[in-house]
Amino acid sequence: MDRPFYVTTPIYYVNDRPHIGHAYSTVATDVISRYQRIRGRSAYFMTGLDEHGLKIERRAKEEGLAPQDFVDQMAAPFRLAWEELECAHDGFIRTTSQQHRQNVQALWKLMEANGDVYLDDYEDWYCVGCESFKTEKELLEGNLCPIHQKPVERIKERSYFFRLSKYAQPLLDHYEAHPKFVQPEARFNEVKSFVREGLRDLSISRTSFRWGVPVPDDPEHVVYVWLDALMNYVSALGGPAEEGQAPLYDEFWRSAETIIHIVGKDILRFHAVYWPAFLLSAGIRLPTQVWAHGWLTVNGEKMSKSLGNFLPPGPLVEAFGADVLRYYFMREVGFGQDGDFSHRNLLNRYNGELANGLGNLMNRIVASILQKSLGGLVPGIDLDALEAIDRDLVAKAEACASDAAKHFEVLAFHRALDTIWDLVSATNKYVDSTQPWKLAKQGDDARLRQVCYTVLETLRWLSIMLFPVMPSKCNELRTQLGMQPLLPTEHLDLWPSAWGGLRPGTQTKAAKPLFPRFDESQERSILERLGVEAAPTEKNEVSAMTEPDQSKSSFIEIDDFTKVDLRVAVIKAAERVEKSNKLVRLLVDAGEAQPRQVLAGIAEHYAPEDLVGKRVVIVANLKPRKLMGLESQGMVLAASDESGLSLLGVDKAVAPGSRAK
RNA sequence: GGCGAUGUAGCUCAGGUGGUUAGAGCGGGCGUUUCAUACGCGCUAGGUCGGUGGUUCGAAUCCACCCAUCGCCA
Repeated sequence: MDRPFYVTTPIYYVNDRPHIGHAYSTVATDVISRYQRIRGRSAYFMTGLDEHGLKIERRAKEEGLAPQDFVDQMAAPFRLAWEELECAHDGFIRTTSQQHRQNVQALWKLMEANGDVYLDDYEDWYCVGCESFKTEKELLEGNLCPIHQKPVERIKERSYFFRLSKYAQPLLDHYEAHPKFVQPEARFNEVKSFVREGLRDLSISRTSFRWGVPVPDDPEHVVYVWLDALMNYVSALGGPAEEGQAPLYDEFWRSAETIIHIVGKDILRFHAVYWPAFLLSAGIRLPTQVWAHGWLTVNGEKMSKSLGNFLPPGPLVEAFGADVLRYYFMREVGFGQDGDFSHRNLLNRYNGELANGLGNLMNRIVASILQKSLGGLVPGIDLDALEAIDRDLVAKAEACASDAAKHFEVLAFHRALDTIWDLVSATNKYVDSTQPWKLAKQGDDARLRQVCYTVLETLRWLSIMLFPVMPSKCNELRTQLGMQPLLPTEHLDLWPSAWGGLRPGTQTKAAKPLFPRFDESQERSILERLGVEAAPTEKNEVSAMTEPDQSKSSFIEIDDFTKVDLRVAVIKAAERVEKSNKLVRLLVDAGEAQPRQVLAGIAEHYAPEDLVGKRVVIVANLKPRKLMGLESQGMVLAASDESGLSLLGVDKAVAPGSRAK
């Protein structure tokens, strides 16, 4: 149950700066390791950087730096990004480290000793961008690399080869014996069909550049960057090594129960074919699984250098916080499928699921009902005396915990979150049905305590189940519940299973909403700050289609503005709307035969009697709408900030009905 | 060209081994509550389940072909 678990991200090529593609892989890996840890398992999370290769050598030269100085510089933003995103890796490997270089050579020797390495001539087209040779057929017209669209170079060199051809059958046997070796299944099929067609021996050394690991006993040659890079998973743990020589390697590779490589689908072949073949040759055990996740597009567009839309995670973390971004990554797309990172969707999920769903649930119970009626103390109740509706919620929570765990186990994060949100939603329903605020008014203390306890305990369960995805927010939630932060401990399974863990008499600490809602103007300013164009409304989309080449600016035309009929109106009468905290019912003179009825959400800022006689600005052609059963024929304009709300007026007494333009 | 996948409500997607009125979330519409972050709750979408033709008493679910999109390989 708690044998060691090892999970890795790819090591990222330091030629790029970190973007949300990197962030997505790393966050997923962090979620996996956090999940394993709260289950009490011993987990090790490895990430790092791939720092060798011709491309790096050239880039460094362009920058006028020694390669090592260049990669040192490029490494920092990655470390920072993972810190910002709360990705708590245990190890961080750089392929330029001395230990790694030695271990790559050790692996080489093992493969060589097994008779799988030989020297031969190699001549073909070479793409620097890919760091790999291309066959004639693959090239585009004009000898361009099909991936980089750049000219390839004719390279002839003496090269060491790995007898990959020898391993086609052993690999197929391994695939057969381990039907989950590659996930998702569709990707596994691709891998199998690739191997079934036969494998050519692989060139595994270069003499055309220096920036790499020298081949043992033949330093003219540098080890092929992919062999170098793949080796990181083992070398980072100190392997290969004799038993007892490298404790991490012994625990998390040699005797690990599970070893999962999280990779992007673009590098699957290296991980599912070459890497296991190297390991077979070296006599090292294979990982248990290679998981290929999909690609994220950005607002529907492919991320690419030419579009310049690589999205760095930093500004997003600043705008939304790490946990929200993590939540969105894990919630929005099925792991293994391609998906879209859309600012609009992120905001929608934030407001809809985090603010309205979970945050508000927390707030209505802890900050409001419990505070007002029970002094903020967790009530003590008899768990055996619960009513049917309470027991239903308990059963729901139990089913949820069980299902969510199953989903986490197989890395179906979106399903886990979907399941957990069923519980959030059921709990909101429960609060509506039991109406604790009425129980308080009626003085039904016993029942009130039962209801509050049931909700609080559900929140405690949620604080654990969501912890892998949103560690900070979950600890904030727990703080509000009066609990300690969750502390993963080896051999201690913290996953919720027994109802009633929340101790009666605990003093809760109501605080600010966990996920404050963004109103429209906040959303706009966030998008603006991130340099994202406001999401087009459906109407704009239609017109953009019929007039394809409209300027993409966020300016509007004068016609757009004149569609809005703004008029000065005088408030003739004002009264609070019964049973509403915010609404005021106004009768205004907008220069028409009859006064209009307009509802305004300003009761918290203006006393009705102070409003009469004021000149305000209304939107006169707004579609009438019913609020609290009363029709509002327009909208009163006001501006607000943290300090309050202020009505828009005119600075001279212009006639009612005058148009503002 | 070879192999494979996908095509279900406006959007994103669920729907092992064929069987009552095809589901969810979001958005839209309507209603309702006031404990709460203008929040929650309830109701509501009448969708040729890509198309055609089969198997079957009966198919979104099996088979064939076609169309579209995508992936891997060449």
